[in-house]
Amino acid sequence: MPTFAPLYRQIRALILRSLKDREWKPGDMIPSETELAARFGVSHGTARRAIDELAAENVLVRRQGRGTFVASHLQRVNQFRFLKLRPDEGDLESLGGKVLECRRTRPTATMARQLRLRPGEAVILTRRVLRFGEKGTVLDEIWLPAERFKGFSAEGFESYQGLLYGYLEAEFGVQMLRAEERLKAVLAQSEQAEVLGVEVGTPLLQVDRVSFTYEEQPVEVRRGYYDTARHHYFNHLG
Amino acid sequence: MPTFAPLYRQIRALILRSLKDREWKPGDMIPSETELAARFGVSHGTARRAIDELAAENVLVRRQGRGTFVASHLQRVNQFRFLKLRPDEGDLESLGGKVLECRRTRPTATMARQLRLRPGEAVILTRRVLRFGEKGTVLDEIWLPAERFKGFSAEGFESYQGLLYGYLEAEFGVQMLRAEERLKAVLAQSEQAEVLGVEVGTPLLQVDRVSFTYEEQPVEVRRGYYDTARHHYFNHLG
DNA sequence: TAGTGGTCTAGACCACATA
DNA sequence: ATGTGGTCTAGACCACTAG
Repeated sequence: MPTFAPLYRQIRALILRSLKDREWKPGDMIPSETELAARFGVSHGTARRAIDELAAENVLVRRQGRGTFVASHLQRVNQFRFLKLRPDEGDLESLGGKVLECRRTRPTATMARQLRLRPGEAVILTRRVLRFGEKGTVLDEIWLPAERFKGFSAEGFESYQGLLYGYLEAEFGVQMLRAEERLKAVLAQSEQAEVLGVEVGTPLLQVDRVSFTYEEQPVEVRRGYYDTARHHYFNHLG
Repeated sequence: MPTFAPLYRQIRALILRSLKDREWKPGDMIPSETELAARFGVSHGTARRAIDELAAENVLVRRQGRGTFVASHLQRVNQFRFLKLRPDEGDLESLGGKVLECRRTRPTATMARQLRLRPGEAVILTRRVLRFGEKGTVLDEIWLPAERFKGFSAEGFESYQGLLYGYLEAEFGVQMLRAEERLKAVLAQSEQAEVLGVEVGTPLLQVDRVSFTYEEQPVEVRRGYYDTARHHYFNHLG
């Protein structure tokens, strides 16, 4: 058998394919290592190594004695995986979200490129504010490709407690896997100031995110404005 | 508390010990997998797994056909591992650093706690500006425990082209392994504005870093002010 | 008790770099 | 040609979870 990649990478690709094709859905248990090894005609160790990589990337979750599961954004542990904002002091307060606006619109050129939209394809713009404890601390502007998310609504979004990726996963079968963020410091304009309850000219953290699903397909562009008076963006450098 | 750790974790700890004790120094080749397996009385696979983990953490670097090496901050590839600032457009410009100030002083209470200083222990404060291309883009204030870095000087620092971790590694035998950063948006005060060549009140990204060497020992506290007019802080969310 | 993931071994062979 | 890391196998046994 001619091979261009190590066996365990080919197996990894086959598993990813089954995940993308939704043979196994978020929350599901996938076949045991022994079964997968038999299915793909490789040794236990090779199947295991493929799973190892996917577990390291948070695509799969292993639970000793129980099985290996497809990661889900609806699981508690994953709900804050992509929110790097933390209070300066104390634990994470309860989080509340409110949708301000949700409408169809035309993308900017940059956005169309980032989302790899076809010419003329529309986007859904959603604006929402997140409260950390008392005050609004984050204002998000979220753009999604309209065709892939037909039926997206403020009501649906809010029914998932503002967990966008949970909503996308459960209702549209789209799993967000990774994201890139670009941060700048900016001054609050009247729009942001009003919503966040701060003065115009307050320094805000502007967070531009592009997120991706299987096969490096972009699914979301987001701009967040974070009030960092009592919170900070935490990052770990390895 | 698990009393028993897997063998490969114990081997990993033994290798880390040898690294901390400088049996193998940055840039050195460590013994081959076969030799290590023999030395520790385990199989090839187990020694390999220990090395795998350390390579994943960027403590060791594997090079097929050549050997396994101790990572060094003086290697090209590692020089920007901890600088997340990038130009909005174009490639990384040439980087120039200039030390503005370097003196002994007393730590604040917070800093003393973060660096785990003994009561009365002094710190070295270094202020330096980094130019990305033309303009100063980063102002760093760096605090180091004075006792561990006796002989630290602006001249020494600059002779390493402003590569702090290269200087610390080569002259003081201290290897920085990981860091934590906390980001906020702030307004430029006159101090920062002057050095960075911006107006007072310009929004700046304030980056607070604590960095660690072996055994989670903190070695540096740093506050950076980043001008994000033409640059951004890039982060990858897995 | 049965089934799952987790560890460890011993050995074969491949891919790559250097002399 | 030699020595290094990289892959793959087959099988044994351990640790954990659930019925």
